[in-house]
Amino acid sequence: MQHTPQMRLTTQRQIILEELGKVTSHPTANEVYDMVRKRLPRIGLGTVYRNLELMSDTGMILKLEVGGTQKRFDATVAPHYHIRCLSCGKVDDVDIPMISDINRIAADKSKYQILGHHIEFTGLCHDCSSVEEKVSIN
Amino acid sequence: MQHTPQMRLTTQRQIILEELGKVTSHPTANEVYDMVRKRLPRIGLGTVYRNLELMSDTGMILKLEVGGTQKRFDATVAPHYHIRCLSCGKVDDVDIPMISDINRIAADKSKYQILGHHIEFTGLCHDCSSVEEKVSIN
DNA sequence: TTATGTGCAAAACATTTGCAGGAGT
DNA sequence: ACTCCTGCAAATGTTTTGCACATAA
Repeated sequence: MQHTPQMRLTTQRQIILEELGKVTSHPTANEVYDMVRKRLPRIGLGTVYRNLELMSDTGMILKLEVGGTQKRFDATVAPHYHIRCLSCGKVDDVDIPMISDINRIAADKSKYQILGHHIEFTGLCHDCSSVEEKVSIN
Repeated sequence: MQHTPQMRLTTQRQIILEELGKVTSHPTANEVYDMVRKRLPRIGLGTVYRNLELMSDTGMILKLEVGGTQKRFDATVAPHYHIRCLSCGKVDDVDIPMISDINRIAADKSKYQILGHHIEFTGLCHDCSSVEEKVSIN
């Protein structure tokens, strides 16, 4: 018989969680590493990766598999949608209601057992829209 | 004055396009490489990456930035949604209608200039559902 | 005390790029 | 001819992992 192992609340984990909770920017693992390192200078990048993975597995945080080259992390675990800037890669929340029916509709059309969905909008953020205007004037 | 450069239809590009058109499996760059290599054994992986990128830039093919570790490619350029198996990573099409209103709804709630959206469902494919059942019996 | 976690460094992957030679138009 | 393109190999960027030591419970 095997008992469920305890996940220890180490200093590293507390601080990762705190720092992630402070921002709304959906940081990458490396950005979390930079944030945490200001308070724990000797933490390793591997530790950050291991713990972000672990915490997203247990549902304490959200791992965002959005487009782009890096995964991103979010302390807000309530389901919501995202938008990514095609120019600078920034990711923001989109505050529209969840489409609750869509999983059932998709289930009727698919052989998969559907467990969830995510919507990713793409576009240009305010800053990048302005820059594009300026560039296109030239 | 700068004229639009011509994109040459090289043998490599033809064959990449043909092979991608033969499948509905949304292959990764490496899988396309394996498919193409059977007909062009000396093609380089870099060429495959370069050309998939180029062809998706010009809209000849679709680059899917779905979850998981690799990008995937699709010869079907008409917009459609996808589902990814959380167990084996396979990606399939989901044949439900596009939600045409959603970009406008999101635009009202966001400071971004919205250009598009994609929905990714997650779940278990038929094969992996079966396996999970068998495993959970033990 | 002991299972779990950490720091460090190396390895593993995925993708991009520089360059010299090759090929399409 | 003259670009544009390719193969090759090296570089880059991201994430994972092995291991000896450290630490929370």
